[in-house]
Amino acid sequence: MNTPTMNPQQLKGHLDLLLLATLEDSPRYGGQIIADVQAATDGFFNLREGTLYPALHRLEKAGWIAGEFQQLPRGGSPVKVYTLTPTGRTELREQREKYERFAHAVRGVIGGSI
Amino acid sequence: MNTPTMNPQQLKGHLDLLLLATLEDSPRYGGQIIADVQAATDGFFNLREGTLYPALHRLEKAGWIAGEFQQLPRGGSPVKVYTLTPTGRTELREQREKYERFAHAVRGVIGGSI
DNA sequence: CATCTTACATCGGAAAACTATGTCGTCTCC
DNA sequence: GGAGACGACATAGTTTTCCGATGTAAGATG
Repeated sequence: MNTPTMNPQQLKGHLDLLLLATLEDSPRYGGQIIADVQAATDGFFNLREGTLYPALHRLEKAGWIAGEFQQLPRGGSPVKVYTLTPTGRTELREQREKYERFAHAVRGVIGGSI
Repeated sequence: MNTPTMNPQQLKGHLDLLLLATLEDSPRYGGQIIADVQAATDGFFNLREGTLYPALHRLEKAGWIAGEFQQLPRGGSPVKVYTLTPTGRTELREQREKYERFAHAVRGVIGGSI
């Protein structure tokens, strides 16, 4: 499997958007988020725990997501399930637009015409 | 003029690509690069001198661009004109592809289906 | 000659992601 | 039931890199 990984710097400034978008449809806990992002990007974004958890704390502190420990049906230790808050949903919309402007601006420089 | 500016973090990891692409067609010096990037992005990317010059030095050290002081026809102090090297042209191609993969990966997460 | 402008340069700070490591509960296996 | 393995969460320290502030020098301007 040829899965070129990203430049760590490429992720900067876009991680929050990725996390909010991942939580858009349903609540998730850490391991699920890592797996989902990896699956949705064909392995391009390979989040590390040291990247994910501080980011989740940042988003929670901002009030965009809410974490709650839950016992999973399959047993095991309780996991911290994060849910997108209404504020987070608004933020997701804004960050999507901000990313669109970013992508459009990059196109303006590297794409020539597109 | 409503020119929403980018999150500083959004630039990280993409600056080199922008600079290489700006120099693709013709050599440029600092002030021109700032103006060109600003124009090509409708003011979205507003490079600062403290951002640009260290970046140019980084690219020059990598052998992707070559700087040479030149006297402009219109007079004034000599300016340092940077030219894309053959190696830099190869690097530009690679960084373009890398950006495409990045953009595609982001779409995979935030675009849902697109 | 004094001042202003322009271009180049650099230092210190801040933000954020990564590496490495640690802790705590469960579960498994003997 | 005890020992180790494992999974999930957590965090300290390092690195990268962009930005704000500031400095220097050459020429233009009056």
